[in-house]
Amino acid sequence: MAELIKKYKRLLSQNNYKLTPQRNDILKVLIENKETHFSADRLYKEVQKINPDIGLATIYRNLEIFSELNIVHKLEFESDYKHYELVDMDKEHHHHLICLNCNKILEFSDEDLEKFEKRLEKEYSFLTIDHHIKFYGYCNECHINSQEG
Amino acid sequence: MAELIKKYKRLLSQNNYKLTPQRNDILKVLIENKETHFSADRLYKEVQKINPDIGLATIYRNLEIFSELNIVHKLEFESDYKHYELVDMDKEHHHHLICLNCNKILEFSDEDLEKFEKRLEKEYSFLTIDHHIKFYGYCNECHINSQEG
DNA sequence: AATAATTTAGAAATAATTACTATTAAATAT
DNA sequence: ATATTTAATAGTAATTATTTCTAAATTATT
Repeated sequence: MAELIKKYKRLLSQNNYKLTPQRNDILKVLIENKETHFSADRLYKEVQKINPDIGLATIYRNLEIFSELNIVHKLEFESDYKHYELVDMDKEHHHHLICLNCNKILEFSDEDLEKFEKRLEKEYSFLTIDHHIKFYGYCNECHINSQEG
Repeated sequence: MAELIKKYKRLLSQNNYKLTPQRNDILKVLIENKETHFSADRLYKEVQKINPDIGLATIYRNLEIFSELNIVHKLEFESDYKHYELVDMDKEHHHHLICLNCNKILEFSDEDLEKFEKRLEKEYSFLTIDHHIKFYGYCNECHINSQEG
C-alpha cells in the first residue's frame, strides 16, 4: 500500500501534480477497494469517512487526472453515471458481463478472443443476449496526421 | 420505406402503442438516415424539419419505446449523451472503432471473432490502443430465478 | 518569512434526461 | 355520428451527473 502510494506520487510528480492529502485519501480508498467499481458519488461518501472535509468537485477533478495518468479506468455502462476502478497492474486486461436483470457486473479476462463467446456461457453460466465490442485508438487519418505534425 | 413503416406499425400495435404522426415522422427520419448515429437533440432538429411542432420530450419518450421494441439501438460511447441508430435487419451485427483523436466512429461487422484484433489494424488502418468488450445477458442467478418464477 | 503556483471547498452553472400537467387526438362504446 | 375513455402530445419544470468558477488555503520556491 505505502509502496503503491509512492509509485503514484512519483507518477503524479512526473506530470506536475502533487500528492495532496485529498489525493492520498482518494487513492487509499481506491486501493483498499480495488475490486470495486465506484461511482463518483459512492467514492465521495467512502472518502468522507476518512476525510469529512473532502469536496465532491475534488473527487471529480482527481478522477479525471487519475484517468489521464491511467491510475484509474473510467468505465461506461448503460447507466447514467460513470464507474471508476483502480487499474490493477497485477490483473489481466478484463471485460465485463453485465446482467440485464440485476445489473451485477462480473469480470472476465481476455486470453484467447476466439473461444470467448462460447466459453463464457459455460464458465460463468451467463446467458448472452447481446454484446458490444469497442476498440479505441487512432483511425487512419489521425495517426497519419500525427506523424506529419 | 412504406413497408418498413407498416412493419413498425404492426410491432407497435402488438405492444399497445399507436403509430402517431409524431412516431411516424421520427421513424421516417431514422429510416432515411439509417447509417447515422443520432443524439436525441440532433434527431429532434432533423424531425423538426418535417414537423416543426414536435417536442423534445416526445423524441426521448419514443426513443425509449423504440429501444424496448428493438427498433433502435441505444449506444453508449464515452460522450456525455446517448447515441441512437435504427436497427437494420439487413445489416450484420456490428461493432465500433472509435477514434480517440477526431471521435470518428467506424463500423465493422463480426464474423470471426478470433482474427479481429489483428485484422482490424490492417483492414481499417486503425491503431488500437484499448478495447472494451461487453456482453449483455443474464447471470446465473437471474436466469435460474426467472425459470422458477 | 515572502512570493508564486497549485489545489481545494463550496457554490453556481451546465446539459442531458425525465417527470409533470394540461391539452389534444384517437379508439371504443353508445 | 356523438359521448366517453384512454393514450399521446407539447411545453415546462424538475432532476441529476458533471463542470466551472471563485475566493481561500496549501504547498513549493526563493
